Amino acid sequence: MDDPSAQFQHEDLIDILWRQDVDLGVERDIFDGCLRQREEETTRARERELKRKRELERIMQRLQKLDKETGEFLPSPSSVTSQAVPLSEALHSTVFTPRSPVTQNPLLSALLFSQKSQKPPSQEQAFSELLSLPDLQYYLDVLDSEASSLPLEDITEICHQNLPEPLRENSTDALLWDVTQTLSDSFEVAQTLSSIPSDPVEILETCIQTFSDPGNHTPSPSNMIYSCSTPENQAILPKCQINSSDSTLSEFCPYTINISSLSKPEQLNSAPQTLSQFEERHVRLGFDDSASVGSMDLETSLYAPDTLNKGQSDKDELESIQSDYTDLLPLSLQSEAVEATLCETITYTQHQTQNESTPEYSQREPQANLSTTSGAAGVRHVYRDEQRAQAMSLPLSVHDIINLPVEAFNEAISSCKLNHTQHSLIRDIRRRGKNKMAAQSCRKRKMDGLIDLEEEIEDLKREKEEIKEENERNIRELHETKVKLRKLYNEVFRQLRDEHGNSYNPREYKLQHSTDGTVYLLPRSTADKTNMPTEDLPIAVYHT
DNA sequence: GGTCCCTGTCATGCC
DNA sequence: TAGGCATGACAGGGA
Repeated sequence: MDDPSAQFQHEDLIDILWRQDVDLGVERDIFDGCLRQREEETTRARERELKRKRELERIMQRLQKLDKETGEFLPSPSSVTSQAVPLSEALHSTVFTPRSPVTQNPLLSALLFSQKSQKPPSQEQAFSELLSLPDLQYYLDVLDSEASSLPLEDITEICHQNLPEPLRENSTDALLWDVTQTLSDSFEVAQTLSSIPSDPVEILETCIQTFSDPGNHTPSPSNMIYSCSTPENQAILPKCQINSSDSTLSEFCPYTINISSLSKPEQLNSAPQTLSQFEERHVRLGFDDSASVGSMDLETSLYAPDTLNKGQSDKDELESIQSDYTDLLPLSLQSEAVEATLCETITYTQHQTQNESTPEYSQREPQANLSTTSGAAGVRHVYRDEQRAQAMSLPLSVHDIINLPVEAFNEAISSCKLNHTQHSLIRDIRRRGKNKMAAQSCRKRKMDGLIDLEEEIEDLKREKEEIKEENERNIRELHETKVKLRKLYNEVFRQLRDEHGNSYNPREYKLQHSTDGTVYLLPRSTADKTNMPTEDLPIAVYHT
């Protein structure tokens, strides 16, 4: 590190890692804030560690079991089992308990328990996947067991500080942080809502201020969702509007809130009633029906039952594709993949205008399935590779994968431990990207060559026309010259006289000039025989 | 439904 | 030898 170049490389690596986080949608200030907050919570957690150690050990035994052969943390049987449980059962078994803070929180309850028909299917499926994560299972367990007797800060702290180190230190903590903050924000919203007056407009404004406070850098449920989307996906935020009679509210609130669901604030304070009534009057945050029911790409489809129901074969293929990727990932990467998928589920629905055929996504049959389309489809292709990169948690953006120099690229991928699938994918993306650019330049050269050949053909045609015109002009000039010569010949012959003053007969004599300009009068018979003037025959009659 | 055009991808050879 | 480039061929999708 004393070497300046080494320090520079170290900083470069840090920047590369930052760019990776930015690619995953995590802003630097948020990340720094998370780190600071985690450090503070770590300090506080150590103070309480002895107090809670016994209870947490019990929870940890429920959650994780260390595989002594591989060194990996494996989900507990209960967690594994819960992954296969349907959404309703999973919710009831993990969250939906009488004293659960989730059910005691009307807004969170509405988010998690609204009816299928009133919630975007992809959203529900995404929550199903999210809730089935071991990390979240653990969190919900903690909530279930402790939240009723502990303040919110302690709940968050427990979830952050008492997870196993590999999970906490891994990239999984980004997801855990999201989930924790999501639930924490829901508590805060619930606390806010519990104290609001009966005026529905004030209720709505309170919600808006809670969720859209620009000065609040703490990730909220919605802004955490959008923060992990790409910048271009964040551009869709303004499209989300409030389903309210007051359309002006949509100008400053990016979240979709059905104001009718807030028409009776007392419902928010009575959990049993609130749950059922929120099922009828759904509260939706960050989702737009029109977008949600629109077409979806692969990851979107993975969490959209209506899409999956199109055909069992499609569903099976999607599941197999998903397992192809995620099954090969470590737990943390799986969590990130699901996180990225969840974000894309939410954001990409607005980006897609067509229901992309999912078989294209298969990598098992690249020749048949990796083909893409023209025009906007080219953009979709890049977008699909971006999806792949995000789904596989690749450390580089597609642009960097394709355009980085070989040394930088190799250094980047070697600095990050990639599994075989990730390595193959990143190589494929780079190869395809390079070849795509090569094909584009090749076709451009070919087109340029054709254009050059066409221009050359036109030039040759023009040159041919010019030569043809010149030839015709020369022929005309030659003819005119011959006419003039004939006239001159006749004129000269007419003026010639012999020694007796008689004119020469043109049938017996003719004029012939030599190269030196001398003109000879020759008898036709002699001139025809010799074709050359001689000293005897010629009669010099005229000098030019 | 056939055809043309565009584009991505693969295979192959060359550097 | 690996990687990139160039290019023909093929296939899919849109017009």
